[in-house]
Amino acid sequence: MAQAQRITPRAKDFSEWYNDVIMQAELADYSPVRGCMVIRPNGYGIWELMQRALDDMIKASGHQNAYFPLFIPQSFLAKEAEHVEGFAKEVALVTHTRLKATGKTGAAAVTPDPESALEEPLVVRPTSETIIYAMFAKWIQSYRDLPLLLNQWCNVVRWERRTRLFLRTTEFLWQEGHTAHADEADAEREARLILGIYRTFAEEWLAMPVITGVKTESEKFAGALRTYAIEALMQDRKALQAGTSHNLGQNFAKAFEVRYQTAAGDQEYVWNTSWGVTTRLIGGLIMTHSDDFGLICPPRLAPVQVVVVPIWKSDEERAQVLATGEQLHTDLQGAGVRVTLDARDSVKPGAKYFEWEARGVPLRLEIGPKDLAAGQAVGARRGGGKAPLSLNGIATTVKGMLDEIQAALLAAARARREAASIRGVSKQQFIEFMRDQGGFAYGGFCGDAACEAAIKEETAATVRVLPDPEFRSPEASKTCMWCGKPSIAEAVWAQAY
RNA sequence: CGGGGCGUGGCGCAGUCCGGUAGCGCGUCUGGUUUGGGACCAGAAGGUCCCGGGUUCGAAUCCCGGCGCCCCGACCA
Repeated sequence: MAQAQRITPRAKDFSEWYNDVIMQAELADYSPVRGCMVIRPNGYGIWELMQRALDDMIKASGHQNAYFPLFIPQSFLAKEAEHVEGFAKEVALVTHTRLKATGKTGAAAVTPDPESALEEPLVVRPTSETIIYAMFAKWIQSYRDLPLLLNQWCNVVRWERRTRLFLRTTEFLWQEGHTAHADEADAEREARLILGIYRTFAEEWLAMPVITGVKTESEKFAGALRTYAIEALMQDRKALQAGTSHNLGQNFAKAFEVRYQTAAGDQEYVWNTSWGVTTRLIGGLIMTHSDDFGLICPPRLAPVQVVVVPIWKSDEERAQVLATGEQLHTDLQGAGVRVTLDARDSVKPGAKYFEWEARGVPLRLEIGPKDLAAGQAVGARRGGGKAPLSLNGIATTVKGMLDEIQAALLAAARARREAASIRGVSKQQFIEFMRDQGGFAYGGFCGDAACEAAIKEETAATVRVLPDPEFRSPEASKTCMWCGKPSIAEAVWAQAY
């Protein structure tokens, strides 16, 4: 048997490997517009499954979906000081509403019609806080209108200097939740509730273990009081911020005059939260699980969970094998399994194996004449392991295997993360760890932004989160790992995407 | 915006140093034989060599200018 060829034999580094996986799995492609991404059916299928699952969770916790405009008056963005500071450098602007034909062709064919210049330019939303809170101001009058719990699925545009497929594209798809509450405690509860949902979603659906916690001042969202995040560790030992939930305090309420009358008759500003996850999650999924043969997709998010590959020699065998294959397809589909029968006769079975492996399909069922005679199919798991499976009750068997694969992926990812984590390091160990290996380093932190900046300067590592109790070290250091001053909290450090 | 690399059929590349008929592999199409880990044979289609200028009898190749993409930094989901 020929040695299996890896899809990325020439990949020199992780980035190259990452791009190869995306291309080979047909998840996405570059678009004619720099930094924008075309999401292909295989990648979009994953996104749709994510949307469905997360949308269910968001609604189950009392939120409703709504939709707000793509365009935001430029002045809206400027109403909250930190917010405008954070986004001004990366917004796309609409300044005209018409083009004028010049009579030429090519690049000079059209020019913005000066007659159509907008009095006030519109920004293409980089996030929707401003336009949503402008509407909240209209909708909220009384404490009886609170809490207001909304979510929207949409696209946003951020003109980043440098882009990376899925991780940072000029335009990306996301879900952004926006809520208004009567008091700080309720807003805080909401921000925490969503963080928990994100964590559950990441672990149960993406099979991507995350640590939760709060961001430092320097890493928080522009305009927030506090930012909470889920942070995952990729196979190259770099961290990925996979979702954020912000307690916005009353910053936006004050900027947009979102007030309500209390039961006692007083006028109070509301407390807001906002939270989101993006198509970046697909990048996280890829970098958490895949290997040199291509994508490894957790079964619950696999657009195709099972591929049936028939094998035959004669026409007679072909007819028999295909008949069984179709039956198998019907049975699995009936059992709620996303299954494809690859009946192409111009491609040999081996070629099909590689193709579906690169696309991340978790389980392959091979059926040939020998299997028909034995009343079985050969089940091959993505990532290794082949075993004959009886055709009797195969749908149940398959569902069980998909569950096992899902669980195994999470366990493997968690084991990798823990193997790449160190606790209670000295300054010197920390420097060497970040230089030679990378990963999550837990250590005491004085809370001083200057200390944080110095660490970033010297090691390229940033505070990912000040972890929640569950993730803290049993014996957290009492002093700052860097400067030795008293520690205000344990911090998780890593080099990050 | 700095540093590095690269632009040649759909994809991946050679050819560039040293100017002389534009090539290879994969893919595609046709026909046939094949089909338990990337099939084989025969035939065929497919190219403004990133763009503009210059040098030259002659430019993918040399010179000048531009554009674009990828990677590494800074900014960020």
